[in-house]
Amino acid sequence: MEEMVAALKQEGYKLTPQRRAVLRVIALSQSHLTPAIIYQRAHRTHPGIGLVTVYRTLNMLHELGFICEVRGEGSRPSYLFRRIPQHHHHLVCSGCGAVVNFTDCDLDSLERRLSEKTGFLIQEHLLEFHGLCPECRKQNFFSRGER
Amino acid sequence: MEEMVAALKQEGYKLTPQRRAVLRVIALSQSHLTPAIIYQRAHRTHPGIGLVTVYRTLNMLHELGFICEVRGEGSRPSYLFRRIPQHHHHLVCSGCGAVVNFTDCDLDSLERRLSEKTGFLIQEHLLEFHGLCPECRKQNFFSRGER
DNA sequence: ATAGTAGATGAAAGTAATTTTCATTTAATG
DNA sequence: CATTAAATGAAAATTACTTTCATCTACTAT
Repeated sequence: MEEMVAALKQEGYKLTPQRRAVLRVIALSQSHLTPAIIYQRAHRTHPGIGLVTVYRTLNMLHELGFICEVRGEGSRPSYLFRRIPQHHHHLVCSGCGAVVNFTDCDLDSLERRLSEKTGFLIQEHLLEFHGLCPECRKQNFFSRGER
Repeated sequence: MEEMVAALKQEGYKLTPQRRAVLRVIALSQSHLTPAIIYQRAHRTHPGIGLVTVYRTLNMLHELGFICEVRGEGSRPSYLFRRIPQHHHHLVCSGCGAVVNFTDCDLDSLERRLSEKTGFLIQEHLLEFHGLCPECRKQNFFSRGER
């Protein structure tokens, strides 16, 4: 949270109560969040905040590198607070939306092999695992973790 | 194409000229296609086809497992004709949209390691590489391959 | 403190992609 | 052919997000 506030000021952005509200929601959550849910929650502490502002704040945070997108099968992207500032990937629970980060993707050799075979200049990769977290495995399937 | 027609009949779907038109477009293309482009092309051989029907046909084909989605960074999903009926992944050119399939993802050990560490029951994974194909590497960047 | 100002806000309108509704048509079977 | 369940397309609805613009406010320099 503090870190985000600092970077925000650093970059010349103003620290408005609305932004503070969005930052708080994001910093407090463990799982990934859609813009709509962030709006819903920010609205509780700061009624009168507009959905537009949430979108604008998310774009700003995305540019600053504090949050990143997670995309599930078929779903629209949702945002996640980035705890690790390095290259990493996500393990996403389809039940409650919990996200676990991991860094060891070890795709270099595959990347090199593909690059040689196809002549592609590979610039980035997207790797995501989907499944059920321990909690959701017990509670027979869907039981929205947070709400 | 024949294969798709057969499966379609098998499942009790009717073979309408509109569906035939969409099938043809998909079967003829090497690269991934958006619903809008599929509509555009199908429209050429079958003017009067509605965009709605394209969407409905794509959903049907998706359910039948003949096409799958490709999602790029931030973009909406586009559909791709599935040539390989096995588990596979995509290498996508950000220049022209060309897609190369590959099957050897070799993520089992990583998957097992993650599963042990987190207790997740991992059900699926999403792996995509993005870069520039040989063509687009030469032609300095963007130059829409197909149109 | 306070005034000035660039930057931020929110309401409302705009966009874009996809889905739903529903009256009409048609492919497949008998 | 006749029947009929399924498919179609036009139009409206929905969803998610962006843009516009008049108003407001957090910061800075006084």
